[in-house]
Amino acid sequence: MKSFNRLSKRQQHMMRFMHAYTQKQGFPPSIREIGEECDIGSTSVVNYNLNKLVDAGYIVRSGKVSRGLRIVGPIPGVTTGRRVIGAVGPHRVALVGRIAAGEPISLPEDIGHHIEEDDYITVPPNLLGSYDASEAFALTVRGDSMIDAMIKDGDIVILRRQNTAENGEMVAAWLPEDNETTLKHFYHEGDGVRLQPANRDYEPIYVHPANCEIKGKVLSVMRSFH
Amino acid sequence: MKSFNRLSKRQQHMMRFMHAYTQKQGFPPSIREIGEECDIGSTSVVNYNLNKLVDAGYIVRSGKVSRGLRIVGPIPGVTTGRRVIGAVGPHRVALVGRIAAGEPISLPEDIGHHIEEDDYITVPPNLLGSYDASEAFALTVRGDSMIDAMIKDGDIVILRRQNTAENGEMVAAWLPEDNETTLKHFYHEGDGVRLQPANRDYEPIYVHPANCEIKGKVLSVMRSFH
DNA sequence: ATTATACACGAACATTTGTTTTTGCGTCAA
DNA sequence: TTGACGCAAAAACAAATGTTCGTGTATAAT
Repeated sequence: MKSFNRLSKRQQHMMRFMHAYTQKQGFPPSIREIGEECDIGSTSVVNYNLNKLVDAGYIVRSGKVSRGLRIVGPIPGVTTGRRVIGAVGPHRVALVGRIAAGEPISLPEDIGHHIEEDDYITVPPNLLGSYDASEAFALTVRGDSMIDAMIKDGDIVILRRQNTAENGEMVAAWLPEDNETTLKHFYHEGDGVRLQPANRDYEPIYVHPANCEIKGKVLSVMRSFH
Repeated sequence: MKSFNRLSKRQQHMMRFMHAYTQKQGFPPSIREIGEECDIGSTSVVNYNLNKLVDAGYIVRSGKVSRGLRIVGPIPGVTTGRRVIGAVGPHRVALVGRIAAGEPISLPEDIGHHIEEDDYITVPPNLLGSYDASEAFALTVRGDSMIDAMIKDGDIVILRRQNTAENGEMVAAWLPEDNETTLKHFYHEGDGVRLQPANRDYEPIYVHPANCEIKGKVLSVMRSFH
């Protein structure tokens, strides 16, 4: 058996092209199309390297049928790398950190600062509602206090920056006195504010408006099952 | 302009076959393969109906290249939705219709009336996991049977196309006998299959594997408040 | 009846496309 | 040196595959 993962520069080029072509066209390229793109003069050389990729487990071929190949392995420079190509575009919001949905935890930086390039996340337009991506930011949820609101640990919530909230809205609230940020339902309660978890195991938090700074309201949530 | 929502039985058969074949093989079928499957004796007849489907906006063809076709419209009996031509790009998956998470509902076979949002939706890479956007599709959830799995009515689930499933995975299953598609947890149960809702108010569905076609497994979910 | 249209068949045709064969160039080890 | 082996090129071959053309059959509209 050979060493895996050792693709020649040419084979990597082929992998990338086959992936891009299939994405764009809806069907895989022919041997000659691969050869033309990768500057390979002969179809047999393409065929040779294609079989190499099969041996390495990167693709599967269906013999004798035209365009009979399918990508089953990682695409060098696209899937393997952490950096995703083509990630520049609209509907990108900052993934600024984590927020407690259980016991409040402190957020190191204020929301909206120290955002790295990799901390942006692409968001479907429908998750932004009528708001612009520039108004929005994202947080990873920690804790289970919003479990009854169908938000659980690990979820990513999309919020719109705003300093006020209506009764019943789900908001990210910063408690300056404790330097803590938390995710709760917002309610006016007399002169004060009630931050209501959506979990019977947790008690609501009562604070003075001066000690409760709304950072944004929740627009949407997304979750990945691993 | 013609009416595009009326496909002949033969054309529906072709649509279903092209979809299933592409799913299974990774590339579209040839004209002769379509003809053989759909009991069409002549390639020209297949070609004729293929062009009909192009006119109707169900597929796109790349002239002169083998297997040069791509499905861009709804698949009768499988999906619903509005048709879109050439709307492809990175991290975009087809939003193909709705799926029942409660009592199974049958998907209407005539299409073209649903004025939904875009038929394609941008999906953050993290919601696709290790899979490619070309393998994925999206469905809007109807019903509350998966409420205990934190999926509720109106949610959009991202799925990866596959015909098999592991025990416990959440899958979209098509029940050909009833022409119904449903979202359930999948379990092998002796010789049969158990489709388990995540809601105490709903009973599991027991079916024979022959009457249960897995369409894909759920990768992720997203929800918008409002 | 006539025309138009949708749909279908079969056969030939022209390309596309995967496969095979032959040849050659390097590198590396015995 | 010699020989094995990975890699590459060109040409020829065989099969797969899309396209076209002539024809036929219903059905509905005029």
